[in-house]
Amino acid sequence: MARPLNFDRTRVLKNAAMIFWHQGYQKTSMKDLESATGLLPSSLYNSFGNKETLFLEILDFYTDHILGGRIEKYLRQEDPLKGLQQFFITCFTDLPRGRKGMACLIVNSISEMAIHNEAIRKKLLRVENTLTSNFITNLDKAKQAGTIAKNIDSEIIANQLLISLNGLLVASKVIKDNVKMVAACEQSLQFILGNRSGNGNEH
Amino acid sequence: MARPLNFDRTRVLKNAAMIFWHQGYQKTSMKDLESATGLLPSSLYNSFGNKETLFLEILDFYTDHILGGRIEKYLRQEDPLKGLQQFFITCFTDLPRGRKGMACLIVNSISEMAIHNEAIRKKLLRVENTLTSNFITNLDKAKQAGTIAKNIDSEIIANQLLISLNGLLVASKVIKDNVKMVAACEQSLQFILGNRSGNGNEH
DNA sequence: TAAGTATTAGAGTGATCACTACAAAATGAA
DNA sequence: TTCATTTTGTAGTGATCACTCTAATACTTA
Repeated sequence: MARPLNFDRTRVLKNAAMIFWHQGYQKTSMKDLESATGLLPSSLYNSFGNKETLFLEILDFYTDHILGGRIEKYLRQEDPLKGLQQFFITCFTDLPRGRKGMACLIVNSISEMAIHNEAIRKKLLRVENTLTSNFITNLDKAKQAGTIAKNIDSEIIANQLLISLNGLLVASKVIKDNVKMVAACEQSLQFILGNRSGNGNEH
Repeated sequence: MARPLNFDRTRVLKNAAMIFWHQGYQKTSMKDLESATGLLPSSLYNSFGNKETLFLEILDFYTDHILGGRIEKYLRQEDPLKGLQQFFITCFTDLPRGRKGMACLIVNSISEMAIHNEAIRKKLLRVENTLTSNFITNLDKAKQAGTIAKNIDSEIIANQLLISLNGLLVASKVIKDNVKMVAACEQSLQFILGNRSGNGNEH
């Protein structure tokens, strides 16, 4: 064929994702992305189109690898309620390089971009719905395990979990204190799940 | 003295606030603000300093007049629980010019600016704390009126109300449907307040 | 009316924006 | 080795960015 690419596409997406995650779409310049990825402009445009298509690809990358990885690691473990708790808490404690206040690329991008770009809005809506589905799965598992009351409406509780998680992620940007955010997480989870458990199990 | 200003400062702040509210800080150019306010650059800079100081003043204006007005109008009415419900719902139905997905300038600005500008972060944190205080006041009033159980912890409920409101405002940017958002509001309020009321009053 | 003062008008500042043109370089296939 | 194909390196595009300079203008006070 011809000359092959001189870089690892996944590593470039990961590095670029961190910049968009930290700075947002508008504040991030192509120069910032060149520095973060080590690519020259010609390579960036040749391989990723333009700033918008690069961002769209990064949203997919973040969804599949970073968020998806956390869903696998924390949400889908043996104890479904413990999984929910760990998923929530690690949103604030597992930030890259220990940076506080970066919250979540999905929530950040909803806030900044959803009303200005329909393709981005639809993509982000799908991610939020996927997250709700995962919460429902965990709640139903907890019902079967008997760690949560069987008569609760999983969909309603899952909705409240997602809304609260989004709200907590917003709050983390003004609070910027991991200890306080973990406590806020635990208070929300206790409020939503705690007093509805089937065996009085309080975490 | 000397030549007086040729414009109404409040009207300029209001018009500029709408632009920042709709577009965010980074996406808004000084040209956008000139068009929206009808002022020339020299007047804008002479009266408001620069883009950042104008934005800081607009955050105060929004807090005092727009958000503050809604607190007075909806939150501080006879029935404190009805006030909470109306305050929540009108966040999505009372948007200027019927635009959907604009959410709230405070939440938008937290998401975009809090980790990049410490003065903005502190200002926004204060606004959020003020809102929580107002929620606590309403909950305590509801206790006295007997419309909510006296043994609840007003601070915890108020925290959950604020977190959920922030989360709902984020959600409104991908959902962009007033009917769905009002239903989501009612579900959250029912979840947080409904089954803790003292007389079984369901709204 | 004249002096003093602040605002407004309009053109223009260098810097940065996303993006591109084009040739050199690097590869696989023939 | 040659050819065909693609990426990379470099310089640079016009547009827009936040912001400013200066003179003309409009007002108050004396």
